[in-house]
Amino acid sequence: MPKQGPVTRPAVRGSRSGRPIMALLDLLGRRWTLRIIWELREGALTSRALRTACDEASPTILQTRLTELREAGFVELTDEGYGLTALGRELFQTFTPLHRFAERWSKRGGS
Amino acid sequence: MPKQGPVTRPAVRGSRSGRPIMALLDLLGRRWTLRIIWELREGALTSRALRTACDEASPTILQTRLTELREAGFVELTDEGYGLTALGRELFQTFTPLHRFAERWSKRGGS
DNA sequence: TCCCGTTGCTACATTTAATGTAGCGATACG
DNA sequence: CGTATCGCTACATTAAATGTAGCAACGGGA
Repeated sequence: MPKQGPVTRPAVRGSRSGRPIMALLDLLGRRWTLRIIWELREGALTSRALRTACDEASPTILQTRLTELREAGFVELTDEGYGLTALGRELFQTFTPLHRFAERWSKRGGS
Repeated sequence: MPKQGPVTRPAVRGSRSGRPIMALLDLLGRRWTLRIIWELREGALTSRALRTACDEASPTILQTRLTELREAGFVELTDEGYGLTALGRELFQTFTPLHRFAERWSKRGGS
């Protein structure tokens, strides 16, 4: 049984451990972030179309998330609307196994 | 437009569409969920060791997430502490490309 | 037995994040 | 001009997360 070490840093959102995966997990772990990337998978959407796709999530938070995603380089705003960048599409690719997993998971009666 | 009642809340939001990926994205999109799975990747941790690993996140929310993850069948509590189930390890496997992506992402100056 | 440390877990007041509704300025089309 | 959309914001309300404290239960020692 591991013992408790001394307390480290409270740390703001996402760990300062220098591990990029932490920053990424933190970013993706914010509400609607994963969903937004998912909804943009097939092409750009206007902000309002995206909102419709996201079950009418509030524009406030969508705007916040879109800004974060743009700063992270995953999403860009073009004259087609909001779309995934090349990097964003790469990120989406990593979701593919997740999608397949979700199908299997749902058949096992996980809540 | 269907809306959730103010009182009840499904164990997993976003499942109205019947698409399991939505339920999964919603579950994983709650704060600390991704992180918890990540921290358990190498073996079980006691609740307090997990808390330490998660930058001293509040026990309240960790307990909430752990309960959700247990209900989803991803985490179990054994005499070793909290650990990933077989299903949970399967889920973690889908993170692997994410990890590699995070490394590349951090080198490209995202954010 | 009593004491001590650890376990999983909860109470609760405070702070932060998200929601829901409304509406802004800019742009485009008639 | 009117009116429709666009991206985006204000703001009051509500939900979620934080931080601190502490509980009951179990397991050694002494």
